[in-house]
Amino acid sequence: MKRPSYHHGDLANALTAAAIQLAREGGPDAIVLREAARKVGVSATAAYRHFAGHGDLLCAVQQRAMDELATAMRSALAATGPESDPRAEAMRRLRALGLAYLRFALAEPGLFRTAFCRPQPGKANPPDQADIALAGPYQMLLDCIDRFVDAGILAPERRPWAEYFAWSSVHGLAMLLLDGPLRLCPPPEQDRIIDRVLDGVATGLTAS
Amino acid sequence: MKRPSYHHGDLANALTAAAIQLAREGGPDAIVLREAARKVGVSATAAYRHFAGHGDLLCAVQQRAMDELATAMRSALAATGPESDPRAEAMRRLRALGLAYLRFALAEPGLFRTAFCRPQPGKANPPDQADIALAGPYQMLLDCIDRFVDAGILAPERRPWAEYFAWSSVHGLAMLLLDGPLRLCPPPEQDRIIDRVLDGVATGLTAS
DNA sequence: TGTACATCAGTGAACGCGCGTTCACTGATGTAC
DNA sequence: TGTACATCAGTGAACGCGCGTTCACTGATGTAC
Repeated sequence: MKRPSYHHGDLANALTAAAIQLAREGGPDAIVLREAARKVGVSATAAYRHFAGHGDLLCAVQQRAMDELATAMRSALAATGPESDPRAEAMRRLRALGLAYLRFALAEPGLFRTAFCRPQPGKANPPDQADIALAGPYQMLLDCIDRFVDAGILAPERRPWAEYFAWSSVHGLAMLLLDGPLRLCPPPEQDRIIDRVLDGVATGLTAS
Repeated sequence: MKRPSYHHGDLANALTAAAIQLAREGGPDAIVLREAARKVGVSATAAYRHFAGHGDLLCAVQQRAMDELATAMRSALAATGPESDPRAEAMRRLRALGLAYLRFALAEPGLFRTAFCRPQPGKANPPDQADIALAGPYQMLLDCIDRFVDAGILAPERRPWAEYFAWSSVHGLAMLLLDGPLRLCPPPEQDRIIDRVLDGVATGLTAS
């Protein structure tokens, strides 16, 4: 595992990629600066040329994990054709987004946990006040909920905060499936629970 | 901080209490066997007379944290009188339970996170397959949902898994409020979001 | 086209920390006779 | 009522681990003249 030249050329990205792999396999606690450097074949000190410290590296991984989630959601939207009826289309999108969110959590638990962990206080150097990194996923949900209003199946007066209802339900289910008691359910049963929760969200959103 | 006698008399409980305090202040990662022993004024080794190891202590704390949550929920149920109309009573209970759950999460974030964390793999000695420790809170939710069926505002065919819909929504909101982007909201806004989510749950549960 | 030199991107050793756990031990307790 | 002795519940020192971070350093790069 030797580099051809003394200088790496793209250490920042290489370290981030290594750290993502760590997160993928072991969640946020597995993101260890020294281990990432080891995987890249570089001294631990070298990392400090590109990151302020452990916390900075963690933030980079969080950002990338969130990006992966956004990508999964985006491609789920595109996977099935749009419905002609705007009401059906809004519904289709809500379900696709929720399902993609949950499938991502189940397929990439380490990344999912990393995306939503908060930086542990004792350790790190947060580089600066990270904006809500999940702009991607959140924006997609917002757009989706807006379609419900446009389609006339969500009253404008019930619009405020409605996205948090949908988000909470799906996010909570992801947590219960990953770390909660539902992790012990056999997958077929998990699927039915997922269906039931997504139904509940759709119903709760559109009913008066 | 000296004990009167050589033998402590109630070390197991004392250690658990100390560990709970640690969890209260710093969440699951703050549960450190040596620190708990230090707080009690006892050598770290002494803990091994009463716990198989760190993981065992953590489980004990989880159990107690879950008990505290159950207690908070129970007293919330009792705080307001029952409604005479069974439909209103079911609704009242659902809202009381959800609100108590969320208030507990906000008031005791460390304990809440501890209750729902899974034991970290690298460290510990899980004593034996812990059943779903949250029997208390879960059972209360089940009873509550059953009332919706009994009151005729939840169709029996929509009963299956309905509890997971309610639970997911509330649990997810708790997570978003504690560790997610909603932690940055000012409390009044948080309150309105809580209201909105609880409304969504009630609506999603009872609408056809 | 060369060359001096500032700058950049690495290295390796070390520090300090605190953890969970094990070991051989000792002081207290209580029970059988 | 006394006493030997097994048992229980503590102690203190140590092991091994691996982390994040800092320090003084050196090898490579590229730019001004």
